[in-house]
Amino acid sequence: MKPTLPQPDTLLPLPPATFHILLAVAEQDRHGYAIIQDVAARTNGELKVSAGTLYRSIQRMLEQGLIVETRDRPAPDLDDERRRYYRIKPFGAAVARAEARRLTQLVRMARDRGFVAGRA
Amino acid sequence: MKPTLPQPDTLLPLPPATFHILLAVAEQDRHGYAIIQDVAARTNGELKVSAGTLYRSIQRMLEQGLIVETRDRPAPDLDDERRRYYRIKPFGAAVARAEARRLTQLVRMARDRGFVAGRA
DNA sequence: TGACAATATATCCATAGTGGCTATAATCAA
DNA sequence: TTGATTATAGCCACTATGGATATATTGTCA
Repeated sequence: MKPTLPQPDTLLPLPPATFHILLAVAEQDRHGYAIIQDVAARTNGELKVSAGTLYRSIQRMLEQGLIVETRDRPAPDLDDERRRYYRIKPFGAAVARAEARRLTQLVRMARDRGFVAGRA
Repeated sequence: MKPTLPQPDTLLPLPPATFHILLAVAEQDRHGYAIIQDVAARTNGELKVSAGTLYRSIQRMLEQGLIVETRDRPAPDLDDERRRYYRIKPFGAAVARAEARRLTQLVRMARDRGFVAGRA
């Protein structure tokens, strides 16, 4: 028997690193090191997820059922045996949607108080 | 000499409680207990800032120059001697704008990956 | 009046998430 | 073959947080 998945909301608010990892693997399967680089690139170098945080977060996310390690590998000439590739699971996507909703509401509150430049 | 204020960006990302406290005191001067209630009301009871977190956060925010304690009190018949009222400072507003910008970018990333319902 | 809930601030302890450092090892470029 | 980069992983210290506790005042209501 698979363990029953909890309601996505019970995991909120997500640790920031976890949300960024979900965004990274949502785009495509990625290995750990590539996730670090993706987050840094997406945030223009403002957020650098440290190796310690990354691998502990991945451990937790595997246990929570947000992601899985895949056996799919890129073509051998592009591969690196050391890598471990991760893929987002439907539950992980559901949790990401829930967190995105929470963040959207937060931005709305900030906008209501005049803290967001641009459209009202 | 007033201490030189740091660049708002160096305080990012803000601890979640700190951002919520800034939103609460941005609307109007508020005392600690009222801040707890405001956050709970705004989030429909989803986020309850604990007393421990609140008063420690306020201490830190005073030291960082984000807020000040005001001597302005409500009319005596509406007042309660025990209360300590806080007001957002211009620097606090600048930090709130910086954090709001960061959160907005985060929501945009989530939207790009299809995690946000509603407008594309 | 007396009892009890709600208000209000504050401190203490345990836990979770994080960064930075270190370890280990394979891969790649000079 | 030397050294930088890639890649995963564990360790230690720090910060933010929740929950419990302490203390005291204010409000309600029987």
